Amino acid sequence: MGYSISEIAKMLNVSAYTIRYYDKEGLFPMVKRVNGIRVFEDKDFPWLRLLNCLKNTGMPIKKIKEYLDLCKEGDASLKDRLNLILEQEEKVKKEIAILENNLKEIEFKKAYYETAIANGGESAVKDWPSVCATMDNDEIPENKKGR
Amino acid sequence: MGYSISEIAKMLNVSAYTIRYYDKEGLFPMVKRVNGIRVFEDKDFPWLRLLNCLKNTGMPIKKIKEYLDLCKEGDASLKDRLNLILEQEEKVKKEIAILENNLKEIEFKKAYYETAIANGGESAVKDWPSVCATMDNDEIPENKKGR
DNA sequence: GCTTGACTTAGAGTTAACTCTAACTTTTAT
DNA sequence: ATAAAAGTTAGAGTTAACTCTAAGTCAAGC
Repeated sequence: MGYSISEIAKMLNVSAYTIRYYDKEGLFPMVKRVNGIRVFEDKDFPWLRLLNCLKNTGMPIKKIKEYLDLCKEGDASLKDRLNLILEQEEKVKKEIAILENNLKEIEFKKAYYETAIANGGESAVKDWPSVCATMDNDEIPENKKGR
Repeated sequence: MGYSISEIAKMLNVSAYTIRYYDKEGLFPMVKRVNGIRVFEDKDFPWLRLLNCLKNTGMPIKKIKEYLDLCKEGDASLKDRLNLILEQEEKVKKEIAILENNLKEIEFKKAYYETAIANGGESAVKDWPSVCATMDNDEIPENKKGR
């Protein structure tokens, strides 16, 4: 019913070094010790999954620690915890939007190269626009064609 | 018709230090100098946009440099350039899938906290599952309920 | 009983991507 | 003409997140 550090490392797809580092940073306050050795248990899995989720979505380790500290305060911190989750939700939605927008430009470039290769060289696509027309334009103006 | 380093920095939403760092790393081989001072031009915008795109999607600076070096080889490197773009496309698609999956768990947690707050405390949601049921499970088993 | 392998610690080293400092030059506005 | 603002360089410093080393402990198998 117990899991060693290396088993948990495999589950989270990180090294055992990384698990120890996370522990040093206070991310595993609930983990049991037997003869000084960390023993993870089934009851720790929900936290491991949420940790993985926050990590995957780019939350810094210090902020994950802050969230854990809030959890220890019980019902008094429910609003703070909700706010932290709402912030992360916004952040992830924005990041997805950015990636989807940039994916368009990458796919445009892919079509450009495929066409160039199919037609014997880049001169075959010299009239293509320099960037994907449907991409959001950020702040960088598109190069005016024909000058 | 020319743009200073600080104008370009604003466009890319980074500091002038960062632009100089990128230049040091060889990311602006096309930029003109006037009296030793960098002068960016309209013709450089397509590259600035693609650079921004590769950066936004997490390509390391060294790899962006490799891509630039390939560009200099002309038609001989078209297939290599396509491969690099295809790799990046795959990477971005995977990253979006990961974020969307983790967003589900974050939204589950949001509903959990909203319900807890609306019902006067976490004891009101003690029967909720520990994780979002529709989330892909990664490698971490869900905690068995009821023990 | 002893080797092997997994664990422990404190703390040093690495890497990527900035971020800044110091000393200096150039450009711009009064 | 001169002061302020913005540019230049080389190179040092910072930060986050690992990543590893050294020296040691502990449990299991032969």
